[in-house]
Amino acid sequence: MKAAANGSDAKPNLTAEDWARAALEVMAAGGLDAVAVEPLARRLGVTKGSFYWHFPNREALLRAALERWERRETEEVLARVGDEPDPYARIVKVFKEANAGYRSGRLYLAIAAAEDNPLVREFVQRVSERRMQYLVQCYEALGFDATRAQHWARFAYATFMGNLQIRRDTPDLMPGGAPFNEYLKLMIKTLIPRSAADVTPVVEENHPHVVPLRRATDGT
Amino acid sequence: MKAAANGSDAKPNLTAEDWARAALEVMAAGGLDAVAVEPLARRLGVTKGSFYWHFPNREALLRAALERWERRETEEVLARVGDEPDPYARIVKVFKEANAGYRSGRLYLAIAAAEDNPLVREFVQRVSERRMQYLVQCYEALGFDATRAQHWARFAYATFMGNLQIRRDTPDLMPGGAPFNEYLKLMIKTLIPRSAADVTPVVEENHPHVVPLRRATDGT
DNA sequence: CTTGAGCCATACGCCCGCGTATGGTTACAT
DNA sequence: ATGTAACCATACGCGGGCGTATGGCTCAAG
Repeated sequence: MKAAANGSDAKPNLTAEDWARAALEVMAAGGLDAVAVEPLARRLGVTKGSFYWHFPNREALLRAALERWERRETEEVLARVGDEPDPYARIVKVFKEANAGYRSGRLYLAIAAAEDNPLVREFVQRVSERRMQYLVQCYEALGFDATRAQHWARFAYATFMGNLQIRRDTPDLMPGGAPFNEYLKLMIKTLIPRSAADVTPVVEENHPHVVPLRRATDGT
Repeated sequence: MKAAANGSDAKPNLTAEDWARAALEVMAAGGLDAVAVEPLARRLGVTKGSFYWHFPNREALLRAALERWERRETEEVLARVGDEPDPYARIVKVFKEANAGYRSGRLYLAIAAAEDNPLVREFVQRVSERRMQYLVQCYEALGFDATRAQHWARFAYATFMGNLQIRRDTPDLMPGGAPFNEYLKLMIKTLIPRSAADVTPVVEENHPHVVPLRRATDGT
């Protein structure tokens, strides 16, 4: 039986991976419901006959697409950060890279929007938790205790996610070029203290013009 | 022709508002595509016959629902902040209130997820820009210049939106109770400096912590 | 009592996506 | 050359949502 030689030849034959890739493409553009067999087949220049040869049903395609997404997502993160040893530089790097590209983020938003689908929810949860876990480790490497690292990681991750949302919903409110770099610098400076000592409330002697910040949160 | 006396009586008769409200409910749960005429009719205990009496087609329902959403959304914001004169307290208030409730945010995420629909996109853009504009004014009232206020407002808004997303996608990563209050406190402390002097690089001497406090609401 | 407007039910045709059945075409092996 | 497996096309039935046509019920006005 010889594995199908699905090289990059000029063979018009499709593979399951091709379908999964196409599924992710249309999903990024039109959401989960856009992943329909017949439209996808048209898009790929074939008919359903092809699809139901590679997959038993639509859900199998969904699963394949989500697996491809999860795989490439984690690979990407690891590729981004590389082997940066300094935790500060590591966070800066991952934050900048994450805010630079939009394709990946847009895809996440599209997938996460279908959280009612239990299959989707499962994948989104794993990917999201993995990202957060990574960030938490980074902040712990900066000297934060577990709780504070959790808070800062969540804070940074939320900011990143919100930026994605803003880019999608109101792109005119998200600057590009130099202003964006200024914005990025502000976020980095704010979200990534050089060490835990910079932010932990030092009750005794504190640095010059830091306002004590009255208790703003009262319990319910 | 006599206007329909659609009072709040115990009349089992449905009104267009009832349909719009129901549309928003299912939209929060199942996204835009969940707003289907027949399922909605079943949910309301009637049939399509009723729907096509109140609306010419599905798009009209969408529009009505979105208008209701936009209206209540802006009302809600104004109601939240009340007449708080201090800009610092104002931001704190709106940020805390916004992060407290989840229903409203979940609805936003569901609606914004259907940004491919031009009608939806129009409403989402307006609502989102209005929120941002309000935040920008708050930060300007804190003493920031236009550019910096923009940056901080976007920063804060992104964080808020990201928190929503995290709550939806990975609720176990978003704490509740005391830890959440700690988290909130951290964000507020970080995102809302008491005055611009605390964060702007002091190029020339500036006044201590004086808040200019100029009116934040200007009519168009 | 009759009329008419408001409100809804029923029934129909249409489109479109899912899944299946089945047949056709290409390529490779023997 | 012939069988076989990979790959795809064609055709069908089904479900379900949209929109329309039309008829029934209710209540208030006259």
